[in-house]
Amino acid sequence: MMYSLVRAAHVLESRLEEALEEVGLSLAKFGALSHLVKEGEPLSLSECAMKMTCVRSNMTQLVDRLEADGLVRRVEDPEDRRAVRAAVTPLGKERYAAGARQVEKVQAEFAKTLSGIDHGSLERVLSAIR
Amino acid sequence: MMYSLVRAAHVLESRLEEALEEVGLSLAKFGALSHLVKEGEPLSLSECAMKMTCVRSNMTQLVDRLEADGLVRRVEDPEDRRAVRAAVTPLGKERYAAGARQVEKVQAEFAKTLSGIDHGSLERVLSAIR
DNA sequence: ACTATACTATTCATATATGAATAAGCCAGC
DNA sequence: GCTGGCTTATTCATATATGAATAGTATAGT
Repeated sequence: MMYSLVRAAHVLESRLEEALEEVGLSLAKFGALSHLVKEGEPLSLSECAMKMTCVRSNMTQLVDRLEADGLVRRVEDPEDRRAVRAAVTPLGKERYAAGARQVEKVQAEFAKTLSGIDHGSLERVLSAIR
Repeated sequence: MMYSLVRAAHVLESRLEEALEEVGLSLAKFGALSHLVKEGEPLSLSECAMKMTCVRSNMTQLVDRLEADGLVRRVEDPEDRRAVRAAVTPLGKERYAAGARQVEKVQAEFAKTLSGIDHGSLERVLSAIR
């Protein structure tokens, strides 16, 4: 059962990756953009890493790739000269919106699979795993 | 809900990785050993890759690392000179057994989380995701 | 028997992730 | 104001994963 859950999650991730690839994004890139867009202002890489629950060195690399794609810009923080903030570019915002539409499709598909299931108890079980 | 499921699976994977690390294994290495041990005889890398649902180049690297750990040996296939088979060493069998005990602990822990849940319907949902 | 095709594993480039080590900047307490 | 101890991002080594390109081997169809 534990393996079923892990396997199912991998399948969902693959579907998300596949859907996002159509608009030139990966799940990791979409995740980062999504936090940045929702925040509405540049976030330091540490803050990004915390929101994505990953280590900072991972965020350094991810922002490198996002910057190479022109979706994000590194801006210096005048308040703290150690910090580097990631700012979404206009292209990044567009790309995020396109990604969000793709994710919604996968989510709608997933919702069908869940038909006839007690959402409350499933949610309780899943959120108990931490 | 989709994100909850993916998140929960990541948590479970982390727990498995952590438990396996105590005996010097990763989840990937344990997975490969487990297929090899269950099969009872050397498997070609292609067969391994199929069982683990990954690409062959990944298996090449994983077997490199397993071989470096002394858990697996590459043996040539007399029937097909293209093929390379992975054979578990005695150390590999021991390590697998130790890993299996660690995994059982995590599984027992997980079973508690599932108490009061309709296992049948959960299993149906999860297996519908493919 | 030969050839075209398909399959074997490997190598390479790349993406994602971690954790250790490093350099630069901040700040509390003296 | 200095120093020692944090935090910041980055770099490096490594593990895991994919997919393209390659070399060697097998095999079916002629």
